[in-house]
Amino acid sequence: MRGAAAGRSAIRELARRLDRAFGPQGWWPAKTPFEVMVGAVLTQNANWKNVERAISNLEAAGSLDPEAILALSPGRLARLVRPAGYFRVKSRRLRELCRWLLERCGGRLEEFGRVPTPDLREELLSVHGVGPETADSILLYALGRPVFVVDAYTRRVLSRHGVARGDEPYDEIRAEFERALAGPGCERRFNELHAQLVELGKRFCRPTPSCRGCPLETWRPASGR
DNA sequence: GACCAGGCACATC
DNA sequence: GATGTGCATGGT
Repeated sequence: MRGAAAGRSAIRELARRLDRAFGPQGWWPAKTPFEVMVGAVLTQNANWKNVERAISNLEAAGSLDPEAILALSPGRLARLVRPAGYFRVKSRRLRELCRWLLERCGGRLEEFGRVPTPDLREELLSVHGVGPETADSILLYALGRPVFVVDAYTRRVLSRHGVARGDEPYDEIRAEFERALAGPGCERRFNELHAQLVELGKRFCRPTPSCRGCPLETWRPASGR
């Protein structure tokens, strides 16, 4: 990151502008916290539309809970999640996550209530197939913990607007956002800002940029020096 | 037909 | 610690 104080004030300004431009996004689109967890695995490097198809398949099969997923044969589970891509890998990751959930809390997420967020994060990261972004999506969107989710869009936006290089370590970027937006009810801000960054990324801040009409079209945060 | 999408694990240097 | 590669579908 660039100068820390300048970085944090740039992040706050970014949040203000995106909130003004896009408003509340209503993430995560799921009926239950467990469905959020499933979506977090299935969306790894995948288009969300394809993830929705896979989740619909699971729902239609009556398999949108941990026991039911583990009761499916590996081949059957792989066929159900096929539209989300990497289906062999992802079906295995889903099973790992379900196995952990059942062992850890019998599938009752409320039992995580007392576990400190950093400890829960470490536990999630120890599950095969759960990396930083998946763990943080689960913590924020399924469990309501104050954790900022860094994704490829976040890095691209930071890089395009000179807030950071964009290739900094995951936890460095996450910590900077969390410090910038810390405070009571900050999980709400983390939730909206991440969703708004994705919206910005999909519509404007694409690999080949289409900046016409972008709410950040002329935004160049001050260097702070 | 190439490129892209709400990553992660693993091998190698 | 950095960099490269396999994993795979469906939309643009």
